[in-house]
Amino acid sequence: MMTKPFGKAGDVSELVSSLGWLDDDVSSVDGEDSSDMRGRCGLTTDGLEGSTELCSDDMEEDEEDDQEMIGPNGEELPKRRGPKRKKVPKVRHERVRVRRVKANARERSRMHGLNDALDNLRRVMPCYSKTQKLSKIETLRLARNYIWALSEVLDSGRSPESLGFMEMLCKGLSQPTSNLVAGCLQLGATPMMLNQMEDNPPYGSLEASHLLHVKGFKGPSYDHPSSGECSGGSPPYDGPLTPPLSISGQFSLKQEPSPIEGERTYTAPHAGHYLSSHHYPASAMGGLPGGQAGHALFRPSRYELPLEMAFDSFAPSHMVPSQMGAIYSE
DNA sequence: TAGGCCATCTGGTCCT
DNA sequence: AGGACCAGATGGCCTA
Repeated sequence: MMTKPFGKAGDVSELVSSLGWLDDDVSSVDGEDSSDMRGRCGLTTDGLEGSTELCSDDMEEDEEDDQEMIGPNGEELPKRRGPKRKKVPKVRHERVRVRRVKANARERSRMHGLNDALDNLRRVMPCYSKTQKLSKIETLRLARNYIWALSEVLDSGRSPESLGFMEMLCKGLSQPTSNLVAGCLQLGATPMMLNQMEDNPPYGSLEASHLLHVKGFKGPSYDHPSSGECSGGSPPYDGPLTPPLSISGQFSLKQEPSPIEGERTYTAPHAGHYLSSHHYPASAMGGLPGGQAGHALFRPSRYELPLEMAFDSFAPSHMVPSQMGAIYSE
C-alpha cells in the first residue's frame, strides 16, 4: 500500500508549539520525550524520507540557546536561568525516528490484519461479493444480526425462511445494506451467488455461519457448531458461503423489540419503505457498472434502479409493496 | 461541495 | 526498551 505524505505534521507541531509544549522547560522533563515530540516536525512520508529535515527546528533551538534573547521590542531579555538544556544528539533522534518508522510499519501490518479478519467476516455474511464490499461498520452490524438471527433459529426454531429472520438480519443496518441483504436472501441462486462461487476460495473455519446452506439446515436439529464435525475441523468447501435462502413466507409487519439494541425503535412501517430508496446491488443484476476502478467498497446508491424494477427482481410474486413494510425503519 | 469511508501517521498507555 | 493496542487527526477517494 502506498504511503501518503503526512501533510499536517507541521501544523501539529505548530499547534503544540503554540501551546507551549516545545517551550524550553520541556527539556527538563525528559530529553527523549521532548525530542520525540519535536521529532514530529518535518516528518514526511511515513518517516522514511525527510530524515534530514527531521528535527531541524530542534537544532535551531539548540543554537538559540546560546544566543541572547530578544524581546518583542528589540530589547535584550535576561538570559534564561536554570539548567542548561541538554543538546540531544543526532544519534538519539535517529533512534527515535527508526523507532517511529518501525512502529508505523507494525501499525500498518496490524491494521491490515484487522482488515483481513474483517474480509473473512464479510465472506460468511449473507451477502458477500468481492467487488462490492460492505463497509466495516455494516459488516460488524450484519455479523451481529446474523449471529443473533441464527441463535434465534437454534433456540426457538424460528424458520430461517421467515420474514422475521430477515428482519433480524436487517435491524440497525443502513437501508441500502438492508435492501442488499433482503435481495440476496430472496434471489437465491442469482448472478451474485454465482459470483461468489467464483470469488470464494475454500474457506471452512467459519462454517457455523454457513449452516443454513452447507448443511441444509432446517432448524434446531442441526448439529451445533460446538459439537461433532463442526467443532474443530474445517469441513470441505461446499458452494457459496452465503446461505441461499428463499423467503417464501408471508411478510408480516410485526415489529419485535431487539434484545441487542433496546434503544433502537422500529416504528410502524412506511408504505413502500422497503426498497423505497431504489438502491439495488448491481451484481444481483448480473454485473457491475463499468469503470470506477480501484474502489471496491460497496456503494449501494450507485446501483439505483427504479422501484418497479427492483421489485420485479427482488420480490416474490405474491409480495406487494404494501406488505413490505419496515424491513428497515429508523 | 458535503458527507461517508478508508488508510495512514502519531502519541499515549499498558504489558512483557 | 520495545511491542500491542487504541483513539485522534488528517487527507484521499468516491458518490449524491
